[in-house]
Amino acid sequence: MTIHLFNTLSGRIEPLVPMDGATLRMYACGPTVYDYGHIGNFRTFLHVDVLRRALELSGTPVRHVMNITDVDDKIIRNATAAGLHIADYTRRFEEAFFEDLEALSVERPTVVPRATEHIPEMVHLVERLAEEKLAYQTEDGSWYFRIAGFPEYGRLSKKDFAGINSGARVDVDEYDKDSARDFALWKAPKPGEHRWDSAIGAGRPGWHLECSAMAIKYLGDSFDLHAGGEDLMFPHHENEIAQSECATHQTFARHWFHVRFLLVEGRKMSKSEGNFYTLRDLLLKGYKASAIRSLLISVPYGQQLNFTFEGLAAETAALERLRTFQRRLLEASFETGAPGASMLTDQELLEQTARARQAFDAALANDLNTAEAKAAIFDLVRAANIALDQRAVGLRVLSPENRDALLAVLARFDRVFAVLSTDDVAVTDAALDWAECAGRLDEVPAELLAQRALSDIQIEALIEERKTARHNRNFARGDAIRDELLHKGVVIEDSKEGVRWRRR
RNA sequence: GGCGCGGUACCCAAGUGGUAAGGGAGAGGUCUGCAAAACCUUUAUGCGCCGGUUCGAUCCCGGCCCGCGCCUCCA
Repeated sequence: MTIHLFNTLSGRIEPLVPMDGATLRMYACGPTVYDYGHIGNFRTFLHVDVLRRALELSGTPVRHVMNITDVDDKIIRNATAAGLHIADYTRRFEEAFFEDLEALSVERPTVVPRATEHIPEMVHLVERLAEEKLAYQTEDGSWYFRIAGFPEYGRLSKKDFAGINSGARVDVDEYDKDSARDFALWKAPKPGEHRWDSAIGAGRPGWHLECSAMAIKYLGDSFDLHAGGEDLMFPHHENEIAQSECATHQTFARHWFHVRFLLVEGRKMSKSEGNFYTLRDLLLKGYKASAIRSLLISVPYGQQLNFTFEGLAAETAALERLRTFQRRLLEASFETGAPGASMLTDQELLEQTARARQAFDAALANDLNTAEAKAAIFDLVRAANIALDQRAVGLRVLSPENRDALLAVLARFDRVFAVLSTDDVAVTDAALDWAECAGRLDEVPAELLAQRALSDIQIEALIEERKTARHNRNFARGDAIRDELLHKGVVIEDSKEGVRWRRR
């Protein structure tokens, strides 16, 4: 299975295969660690994770590099306001970011370089560009890239800069740039600002420079794929291409992958709109990490996703159905026919299982169509549930082979979607612990706190009491216990195999 | 203004030149002491509007309306 993926650069869907024939080298723009990550950030990182997992599932090893931007204007501003060194300020948000990624079951990138630990590499890149006469220094000591020297500029974002390069003087603060579009490689220090001394003068790196320097260092002058949010296409990625290719004289990244922004309740997410949510905001409202992940990847990366709480509730229910099905498979005993049980394999279901697997793979290979891939799984779930129902009343015989094939497809699904085995309770507990420290427990719904206060032992004691009551045909008491538990977020199911419970 | 994307049932959403996946929700039913879970039936002669191409268009072309994104170091 070869993944085919839309390439922003060519505007076409193209097969994605490692240029070295072995490992796919991929660079993804990481976070600027000045605050907690919001769901928009995570939609992008989640789709990059899906891409990586799909590649790995298809047998292609991935070397995944993701930078941490730990110096920029906002960081300097906020750290100064907090009276902290920028490293102390950024480190806690960096840690929080990785906690969040883990909560969302995102595989950790192979290499996670920090911008501030690669200043020499960046300075060297500026020097190379200066040799090429494409970097120049202005009176204040800043360095800029001369885009007029790179005719390809604008190719990625499909912009035509031919008429803009000469004579445009727009920004009065940057009057000494050759062209208004020229971008900063290195910024001269302002008084009191964190600065690095270097061969090209004191100052700090421009934003775009870190990605070029670190991508080249960890992936080489030329590599397979570069990913990021759609907003980064211009100017960030355009600038990366310009400065990298002018320095190395090689194609920087062959394939460009951009994830579209999400909408929240139909509008762009923003603090001023009041529809801005961090992952932690949602966890504190009681939503499950797995459901958040599932919703954020449910709409293919190239489409806008409209994030709504109604949608999140729907996703939670859908996920519960998958888990219930998986549990049903695991709990059912298939030792039906004893000798020669394999002869009792239901061929029709086995074929349906194989077809679902193929449909799942094909959907992912087709530009990561996660919606279609998931539909293939649900089709199979229904077919298998029917078979299991029929088996329960003796109309059908299923073998361990059937069960194993079904479980294998679910496992395959979960290797990419990673939503079935998440320990949601542990993630929520960790979020609540954090909320306690951050003084945000007041926004947590009562049901969630009640559920947390209820231990497994207490739940099982109540279930035992209910069992006795029911045995004595005291259904009123039994139902009261069930209602009480439900109110505290615990769902009870009676079945022939006994009572089952789970936290909602 | 430039570049780009989208408008599919109550909600979310996939999709194909040949007559509409999937999920959630609602209603009815089977099962159950009652529930839950699961399953069945049901909810778009219809895919923003108007033309055109075609034997045939939701899917191709043109126009229009509406929504959205980027063009400002926001993923």
